[in-house]
Amino acid sequence: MLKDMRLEQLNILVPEMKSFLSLRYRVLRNLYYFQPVGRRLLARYLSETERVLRKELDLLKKQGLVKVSRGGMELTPEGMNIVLNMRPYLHKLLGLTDLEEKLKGLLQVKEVIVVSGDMEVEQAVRYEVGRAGAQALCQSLRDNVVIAFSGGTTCAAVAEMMPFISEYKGLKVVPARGGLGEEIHYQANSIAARVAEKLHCSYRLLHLPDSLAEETLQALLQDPKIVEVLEVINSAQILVHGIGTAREMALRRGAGGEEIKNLLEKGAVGEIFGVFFNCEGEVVGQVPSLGLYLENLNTTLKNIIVVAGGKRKAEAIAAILRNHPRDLLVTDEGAAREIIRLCGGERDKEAHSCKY
Amino acid sequence: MLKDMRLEQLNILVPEMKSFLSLRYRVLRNLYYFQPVGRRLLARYLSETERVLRKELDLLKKQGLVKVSRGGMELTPEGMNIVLNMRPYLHKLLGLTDLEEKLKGLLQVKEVIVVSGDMEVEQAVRYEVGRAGAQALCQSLRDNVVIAFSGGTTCAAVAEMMPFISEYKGLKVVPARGGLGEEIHYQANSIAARVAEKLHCSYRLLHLPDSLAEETLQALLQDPKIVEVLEVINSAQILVHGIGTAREMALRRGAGGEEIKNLLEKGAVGEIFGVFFNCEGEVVGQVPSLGLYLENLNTTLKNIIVVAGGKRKAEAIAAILRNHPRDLLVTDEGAAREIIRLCGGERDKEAHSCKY
DNA sequence: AAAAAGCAGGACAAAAAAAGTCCCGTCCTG
DNA sequence: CAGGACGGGACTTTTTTTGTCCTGCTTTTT
Repeated sequence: MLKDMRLEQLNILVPEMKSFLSLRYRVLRNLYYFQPVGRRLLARYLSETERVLRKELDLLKKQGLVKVSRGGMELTPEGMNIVLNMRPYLHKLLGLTDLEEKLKGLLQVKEVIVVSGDMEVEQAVRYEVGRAGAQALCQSLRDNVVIAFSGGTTCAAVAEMMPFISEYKGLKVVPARGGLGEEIHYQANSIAARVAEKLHCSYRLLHLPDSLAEETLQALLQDPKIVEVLEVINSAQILVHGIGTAREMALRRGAGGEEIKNLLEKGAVGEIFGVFFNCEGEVVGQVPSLGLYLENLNTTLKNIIVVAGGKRKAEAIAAILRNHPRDLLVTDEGAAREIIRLCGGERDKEAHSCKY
Repeated sequence: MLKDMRLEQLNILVPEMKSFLSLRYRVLRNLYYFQPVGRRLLARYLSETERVLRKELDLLKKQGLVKVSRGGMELTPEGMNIVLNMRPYLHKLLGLTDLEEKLKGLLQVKEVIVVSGDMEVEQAVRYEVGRAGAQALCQSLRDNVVIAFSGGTTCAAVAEMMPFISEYKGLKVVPARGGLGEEIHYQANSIAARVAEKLHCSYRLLHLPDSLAEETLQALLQDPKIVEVLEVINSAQILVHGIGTAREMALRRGAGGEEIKNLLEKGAVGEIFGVFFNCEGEVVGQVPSLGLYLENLNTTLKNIIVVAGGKRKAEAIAAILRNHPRDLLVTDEGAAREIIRLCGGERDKEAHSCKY
C-alpha cells in the first residue's frame, strides 16, 4: 500500500519513465523469446525502427544486460534475471493492475490478467498471454478433470507455454469443437493433443470435415464414436477458449462472401468456436459443427478461461464478456485499454503515448 | 531487501531516471523553501539556466505539483506531499544510502547522513543538511544536557531548522569557542542563542574581542565570569560543529597574508572552531581564542555531530574525520562523492552526470 | 567449397527536441 | 506611480534523435 504510493509518486515525478521502461522491457522480452537474434529481425518483432532499437540495445549493452554473440544478441544472466523477476514489478508500475480492476468492473469476469504490450504490435505478447493463461490453467487443475480447448493462435500459445506436468491423474483434454477450417497448427484438435502431451494425459479428438452441411451433421450424430467424444467434451469442467473478431473469423472459416455480409448485417462482432455474437452478446450465427453445447458453459463447466488480446479484438471481447460470465480473462494492454475506451466512455487519461 | 533489488533493477533499466528525479526533486525542494518565487530567481537558486528550469516547471505544472500564483510559483498540496514524503525513497533511489555506507568505511564516524545535492550549487541543500542535523540533535537530547555549538553557515542552518521544543528540562546551550571574527549571524554565540530559543532553555555566551593576542588571553582567563562560562562549555555532552577549508577560514578569520601562507605551508587543509589540521589530521595552527579544550572531544563529550557539505570541503572533512572519531556526520552528496573519490581511490562509476 | 543470409557497427543527412536569449504586458510593492 | 519581479511568447542556435544505407564479418545453407 505504501509502496504503491511511492511508485505512483515516482510516476508523477518522472512520467517518461513508463515509456522507457516498457520499451526496454519489451526489447529484453523479445530477446528472451528469440535469442540469439539480430537487430533487424528484432526490430520487426517489436514494430520499432532499426535505429531506435539500436540506441536501446547500446544502452542495454552498456548496462550489461545484453551481449553480442556469433548468432546475434543474447541476454546476459543479469538480463535474464531482469526479464524473469521484473514482471510483477512492471505490472504495478505500468498501471496494469489498475487496468485489471477496471476490466473487472466493466466485464462479467471474476479475474483479469493484463499483460503489457499489444500482440498485434509485438508477437512476444502472445507468448506472454499464453504463459499467463497456462499458469492459470495449471492452478485450476485437479485429478480427473476434462479440459476443453478451442482453436486459435492464442490458445496455441497457451498450449505451447504449458509446462510438462505429471502431477495429476485422470486428466483428459478435448477440443471444444470439431474442425473449423483453421490452419492445422491452430486447430482445436492439434492444441488439445499438444496440451495432453504437456500434461502426460489422454485426449480425445473430434475429426470432422471442414465445412458441414446440416444433413451431414445429422448423419455424423449417428456415429457412436463421435457421440461418445461429444459426451466427453460436454462433461468438461475446464474450458480455455480464444475470441475472434467476426470479420476475420468469418473469412478464415471459409464462409462465402454472401454469408459474411449476412453475418455482419446481423451485427456480428465476435466469435468463439464457430458461434457469432453481436455487440449485445446475442448469438447471431453459427458455423455448422459439433462440440460443446452452449448451455454447458453455464452448467457443467466450472472454470472458463478466456485468452485473447490485440487492440482489434477489443470490441469482440467486450461484446462477449459483457454478457457472458467467465472466470478468467487473460488479455494484453492493447486490448485492455481499448475495451476501457469503448465501454467506459471515460477517456483513459493515463494512457501513455508510447507504442507499448 | 527485495524492494531494494527492484529499485536497483529499475535503476539499471532506466539509468536516466536518476537525473530526472533529482532535478525535479531539487526544483520542488527549492520551491518548498522559497515559495512563492519566480522562474529567474529559482534558476539562480538551483544553478540551472532559466530555460531548462522552465521545461521542468511546465512539466511539474502539468503534473499538478506546481501552480502559479500572484507572487510567482508555489507547490500545490500534492507537490508539498511529494517533497515531504519522497525524501526517504529518493534516498535509496539516488544511491545515498550506499554513499553513507562507503563513508562509514572510510571515516571514523558511527553514523553518516548524506543529503542529495551540493550546497555550493544549491542553497537549499544547506537547509536540508541543517534539517537532518537538527533532527539528529533532537533525538540525542536528554534532560540536563549542555549543548555546544560552533559557528558557520551550516551550523546556523541547523539552528534555524530546529523545531521549537520544550520537552526537556535543564538544557543549556553554549558556543564552542568565543568570537572568531565571523559575520554576526553565523557566530557561535548567535547560534547558541538561537538554539536556546528553539529549545526554550538557558544559554551562556562567550563574548570575546575578535583577535586576541596571547597576553590578552591570559588576562581574560583571570575573569571569574569567563572562567565560569568556560567550565560550562567544557562540561558539554553534545557538540555540533561545522568544518571549514583552511584557506577560506584563514581568510575569513582575518589572519594576515603572511600567516595564511604559513598555515598552508604547514599543510593545513581543514579547520574546526579556530583549530587548523593538516591532511593527516594533526593540529598545525590555531587562532588564539578560548572555549572547548580539544581533549574534551574524547572525554566529556558523548555525542559529536559534524555538519558540513559542499564539494570544496571534501578534503577538509576527510582530513579531520579520518583521524578523529565522531558520532555523526551530516553532509551532502557533493562532498560525499568527492570524499570517496579522494579517499577511495576507486573511481565512482555510479556518479551520474547530472548536476545533482 | 561456394553461396546466401544474417549479423554488428560505421557513416551521414534529415528531423526533432532542447537550450540560450530577448522581449513583452502584467501585477505587486514601495 | 515607478521599479522590479512575475509568467509566458518568440526566435535562433545547438544538440540529440532518427531514418537510411553501406561494409566487412560470421554462420548457415546449398
